[in-house]
Order: sequence, then C-alpha cells, then structure tokens
Amino acid sequence: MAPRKLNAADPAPASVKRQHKADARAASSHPPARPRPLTRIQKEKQDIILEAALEVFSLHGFRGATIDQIATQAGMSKPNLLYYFPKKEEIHRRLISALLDTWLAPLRDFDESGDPFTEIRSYIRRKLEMARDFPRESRLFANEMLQGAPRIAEMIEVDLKALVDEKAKVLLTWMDQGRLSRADPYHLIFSIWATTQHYADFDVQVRAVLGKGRNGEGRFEDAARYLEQLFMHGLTPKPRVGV
Amino acid sequence: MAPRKLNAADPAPASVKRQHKADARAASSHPPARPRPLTRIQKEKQDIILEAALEVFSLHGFRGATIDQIATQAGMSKPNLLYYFPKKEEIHRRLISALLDTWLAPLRDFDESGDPFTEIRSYIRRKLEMARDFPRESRLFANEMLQGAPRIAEMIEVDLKALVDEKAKVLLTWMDQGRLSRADPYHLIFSIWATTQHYADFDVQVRAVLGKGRNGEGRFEDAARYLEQLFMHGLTPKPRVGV
DNA sequence: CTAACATTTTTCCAACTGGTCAAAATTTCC
DNA sequence: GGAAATTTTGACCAGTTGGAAAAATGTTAG
Repeated sequence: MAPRKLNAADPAPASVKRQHKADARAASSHPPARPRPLTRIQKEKQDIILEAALEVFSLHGFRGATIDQIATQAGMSKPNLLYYFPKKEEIHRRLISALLDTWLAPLRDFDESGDPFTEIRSYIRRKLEMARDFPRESRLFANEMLQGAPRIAEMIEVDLKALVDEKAKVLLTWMDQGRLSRADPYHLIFSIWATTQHYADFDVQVRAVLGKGRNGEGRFEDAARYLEQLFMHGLTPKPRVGV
Repeated sequence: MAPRKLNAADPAPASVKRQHKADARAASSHPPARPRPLTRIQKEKQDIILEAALEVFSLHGFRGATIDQIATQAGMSKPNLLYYFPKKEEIHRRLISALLDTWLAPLRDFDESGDPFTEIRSYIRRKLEMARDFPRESRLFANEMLQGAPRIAEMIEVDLKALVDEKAKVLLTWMDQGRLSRADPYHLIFSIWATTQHYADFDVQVRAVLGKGRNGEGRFEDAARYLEQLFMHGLTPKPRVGV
C-alpha cells in the first residue's frame, strides 16, 4: 500500500512554512521546531480535499480549476480549505507526487528474471486496471503532460528516465536471448502506456464510439483481450515473415 | 486541400449575429441580409488569431487560456481581437470544427478495396505524420477529450461513431476473408489512435525519456518502424501460435 | 469551568477575467 | 482630397479568482 517513492517531493518543510498555529504545539518557542505531529482530523480533512481536488483538477487542468470548485466538491468553504492548504499549487503538487508514485509501480515490478511474455502481459493488465480504476489520476497526469509538464519536468527527466532506461535494458536482454521479437524497447514501452491510458484519458470518445450497448466493464475486458493479442503476436520472435 | 466536412458546425449565422458594422455594407436595410463578404484583411487577421489561439488553447485548455494571452500571442490588443471574434468560445469552436475535419481525413481514406496491411500501414504513417506536423491540433483535441468533450459530444457520438462503425465493418470483412488476424476492430482502431497521438500529446515525456541524444525527427522514424512492426506482426493471420 | 488551542465562518481585497464602448487612427472608395 | 467605412486603441466595468485577516465557534486538557 505504500510503495517506494519515485521522488519524495513533499518532505514537509515547504508545506509547513507558515502553517496555522498548529506547529507551536507541544513545544513553546523553538525556531522552526518539531514541524507537525498532524492530527488525525487534519489528515482526514486533507484527504477529503485531495480527493475533491483530484476530481476537479483532472477535469479542468490546473489553471482551469478553481479553489471554489474544489471547496464545494469537498463540502467546505474556500477559506476553510485554504486553512489546510494555503496554496492552490500545494494541493496540485501533493496530488501529482502521490500519483507518480503509484503510477509507475507496475513498471517497477517488471521482473528481469520472469518470462518476457508473462511480464509484458501482466504489465498490460495492470496498466489497464489502473486506467479503469483510477481514471482521474490518469487524466491528471495527461493534463500535466499536455501542458508541457511544467511542474514535474525534473521528475520525468531524471527518475522516470532512469526507470525506463533500466527496463529498456531488460527488454533488450530478452531480445538478445531471442525470447522476444527485436524492437525498439522505448517505443515498446510507449505503446503500452499509450494504448492502456487511452481508455482513461479518452474515455468519452471510447464510450461514444462503442455505443450504448458495449459500455459496461466489458469494455475493459475486450480491450485487455485485444491488447494482449496485439502485443503477444506482435512481439513473438519469428525467423521471418513471408511477404 | 479542402476535405469534406465531418460536421459543418460553423455555418455563419451564429458568428455574424452582431458582427462589426461590416454587414450593413453593400445592402442598406435588409433584415438579416447578405451575411458577409468578408474582406481579405479580415480573413488574414482571423487566421492570425486562430493560429495564436491554437497555440494557447492547446497548451492550457479552454478554461485555462485567456483572451489576453491569445491577443498577445497574436500581436494585438485584447479589444482588437474581440473585434474579430466577439466571444472566446467562438474562437475555440472554430478551431475545433476545423480540426475535426482534417483530423479524421486519414481514417476516411481507409479503402476497403485495398490491401489490409497496406491500408493499415499507411494509416499509421499518416497519423504519425500528423502527430509530428500538427501536435498542437492533437493536443487541442486531447484537451477537449480529457474534459469530457463538452463542446463536441454530439459530433463524436454521431459523426465519428458512424465513421468508425463503417471502417470497423471493413476490417471485419478483411478478417472474415482471412486476410487479417481476427481481433476487435474497434479496439484495433483505438490502439492506432492511441499509439500515434501519444507522440504529440505526451511529447514532453517522450523527449525526456529518450534523452537528448534521440530527439531529432529520427524519433518519429523510429516510432513508425516500431509501430509498423508491432501492428504488422500483431495482426498477421496465423493458424495458431504455439504456446 | 476555563484557558489554550484548533477549526470554521465572515468580511474583505487586489489582481485578473471576459467583455463593452466611444473615440481615435487608418484604410477604402469615389 | 475627403467622406464613409473599417480597424485599432484606451478607458472602463462587473464578475471571478486566489488569498489575507480576524472574529467567532468549537474542542480538549487541566
């Protein structure tokens, strides 16, 4: 439930800088002493706010979302919300960094010692499950990407790149061993990301095109079946394909 | 250069409703007479504005973009811009409908009488070229989708669906003839959309992950090679694949 | 009960937003 | 050249936005 951090961007110091009087608690006059025990109530409210913010940000993007909308969604007044998160950006930052963490977990679990096809298949499954179960997170991420990832540029240039480099190497090894069709490992990963996240990010379009009849969860089962077939066949090594 | 319209959403009546005094020209007092000859200069300025708006909207989405930003980008004052497009929404509407038109052209050209693999391969190529040459259009579209396509819901539910239904039928025919591996045609189309548009919509991520060394246009050539391989192998019909 | 702290609400504000309007500058057409 | 039409600008506005201040209302430990 608490996977390793890709990048711990929310240490606390930043967010507590001028926290409500709560930090003077327990101690009396230490300069920037014991930052915050963080009440259970506080944690709860913060979660409610983050949940509401996810809803709003994922739909309208950072600029398009307003604190008022988030507050309403969270069932509280704007100033009350600002009591917990003094800055709009803070809320967004928290969401993004929490997101990146879980978002890349499936890729991290990519196991070199496993069977290539089993690994790829289960990676696709997991990504697809995430698109189904956490579409808002996916859209939040997509929104950030569309805008040029101003707030997470470093994260993707350093941490994400390192992770993908590592996994690309694994894929290459498998290819060298003839256990996987030779193909650009980076683009292979991109294509898995793209095809799976598509079902979250372009959900409206998918639903519209599939029509009313095919909109239950079945949609994702069909997608899984199709994608498995595509990637399994597409990456099965073969001496050559008769033209 | 002027493909058939998917949906002519900008007839004129709406946009001329209270146009600058220009419409009183030529005639003198016809009720809603001759709507608009539309000067060459007007057309030019409008194009400049639309170009600037594309830049801004594709980056920030509808709500996130401001008229001031667009005006600055277009090198004119806000009131001046509003002289040409009295409403922010008008600009956006124009962009979207122009976009849909060209965006779906490749799919429309999908030819039943052609060879399945040739058709699919060239469809992928074209979509990839569009991602390369018109990334902003792609992002504008993606932005709209992420937000639930409030402004084009009907368009995708009717026109787009009809087009995809038609092409799905073509794919099914090919599959029945054993010329194409049996697979869900809708998800097949989705996967092509997803993988190709990914290179426009997630451009930052792609660049970051590929690293500085691989950022020239070569990126797209690699992608094209990879995707062709994936889809060609993935969809080649075979009696069965040994597990 | 009450002092100390935590939370919430009310009020307010300055900056920004989409948009108006009339005057000024420019272009067009005779 | 000059009247009429078009285009551009500057001043302005009402509504919204992110956020600050402080008063009001809990809550809790002694």
